[in-house]
Amino acid sequence: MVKYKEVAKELRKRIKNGLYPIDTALPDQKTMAVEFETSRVTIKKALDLLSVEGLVYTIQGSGTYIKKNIHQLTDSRIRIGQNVGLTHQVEKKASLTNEVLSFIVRFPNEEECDQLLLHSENPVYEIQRLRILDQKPYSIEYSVIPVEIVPNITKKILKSSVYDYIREKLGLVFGGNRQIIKAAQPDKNDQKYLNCHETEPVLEVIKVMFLENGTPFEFSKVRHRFDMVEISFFSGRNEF
Amino acid sequence: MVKYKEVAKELRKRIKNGLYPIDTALPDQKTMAVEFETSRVTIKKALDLLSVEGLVYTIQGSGTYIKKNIHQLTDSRIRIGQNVGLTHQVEKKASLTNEVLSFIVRFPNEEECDQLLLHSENPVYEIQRLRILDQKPYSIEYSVIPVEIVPNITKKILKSSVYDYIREKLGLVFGGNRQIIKAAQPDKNDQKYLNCHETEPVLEVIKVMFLENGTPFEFSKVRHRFDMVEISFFSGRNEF
DNA sequence: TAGTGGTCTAGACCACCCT
DNA sequence: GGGTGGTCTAGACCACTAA
Repeated sequence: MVKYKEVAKELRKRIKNGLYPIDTALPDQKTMAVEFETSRVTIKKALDLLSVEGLVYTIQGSGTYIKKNIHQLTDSRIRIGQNVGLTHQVEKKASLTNEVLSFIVRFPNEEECDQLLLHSENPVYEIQRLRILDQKPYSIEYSVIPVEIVPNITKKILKSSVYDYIREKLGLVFGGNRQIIKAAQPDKNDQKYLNCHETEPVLEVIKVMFLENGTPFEFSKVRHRFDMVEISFFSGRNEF
Repeated sequence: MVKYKEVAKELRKRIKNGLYPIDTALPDQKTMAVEFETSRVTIKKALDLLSVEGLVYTIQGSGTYIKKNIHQLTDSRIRIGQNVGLTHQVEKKASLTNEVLSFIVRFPNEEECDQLLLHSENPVYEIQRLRILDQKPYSIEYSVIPVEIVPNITKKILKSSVYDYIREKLGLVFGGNRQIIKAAQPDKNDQKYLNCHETEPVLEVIKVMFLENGTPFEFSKVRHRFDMVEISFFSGRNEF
């Protein structure tokens, strides 16, 4: 693990544990450089990471500050943060559960081979899950994952978090993703599982996830009820 | 202008002009450092910028390469790139025009004061525009801009590009933005201007744009026809 | 194994904030 | 003017790719 990521990790932990009072500046870069026995440039790189993740912002000549909770403003929708490095950060609301609708192994089709850089003989998992919040289904997910890269998936894993399994049990490191977002009319499954009326649209997100080394490990399509999910993100540096 | 941004600007120009053959590596960082009379770290920072913008990707131990056209894949929808630093990059399609539905000056309401960091006495422009592609309206935009920051807007400017005006005529530099994306049912205006049937949803994007120094200069809501616009973006470094 | 990108350092200078 | 972040340099070492 490189140094600036380790520093970022430690700072992330401290912020989460509330070790730094909100609305006050973090220690200045020079001080932190001494504490972490590194150079100021490395501290800066770590802070840049946290800034992209939306945890902190810096004001030149003043200091680095912890962001007040960006998420949860007024709306009761679930808000999915985007520029959030590795953690897929659905807000911890009351009772989030997954129902597994279907879980099979098969060979990939042409598009899947394309997106996941596979041969047609490499088997993949095909997973359909329903996301449920307080008894109310809000998203349906179709996910395709190569068996070779993410082996030994079980129903139990599907009921909690595949991403946690990949990171924590397999020790793989996420690298990034590519996404396409659109609005769509409800199809049969949306009507059946998400209780969408004909006039109630879905927010569709198609995503390819990559490991740190660039290997794609998941090709997924998620359809969200329009009134329960929205996506927020920011690009740029500061206190936006 | 700082050095790494200048280098990035020059490289951007060269890439656009096709000075570097596609599918071949760019000159290596050390060579470029000599050419631009700077250090390798600075070159790296410039390349990082271009990477975030989706223009190039790098492979450690191999080189830096120009990306093939990410946009325009199969779909006939307009695809709006997101991680595209400063240029709002709608694809240059046949005939894109703007129709100005309404253009007035007024005082801001509470939410607008909040988002744009204004006093309620600072006047704002309120702009409604219709985006049209080949005679077909595809998006309706509601935009609020402080008069103080972006003075002298005219109908002529609205017919082309406000962003171009801000950048080129006023010489302001964009810094970033914050966005929220959701799917929504069509409202009266969507039905009227975008010809949305009751069952044809819209993709709604609420956005706050910032200048480089962190000043917000636009608060906007755009509603896109579901079958004509989608949003794509990538996070992470490489050749995704 | 040579070439290339990724990270890191120590020190420097500048721009900006705040008092 | 003192404190703080932003940028830059020159040189070093490591990790990865490609031959």
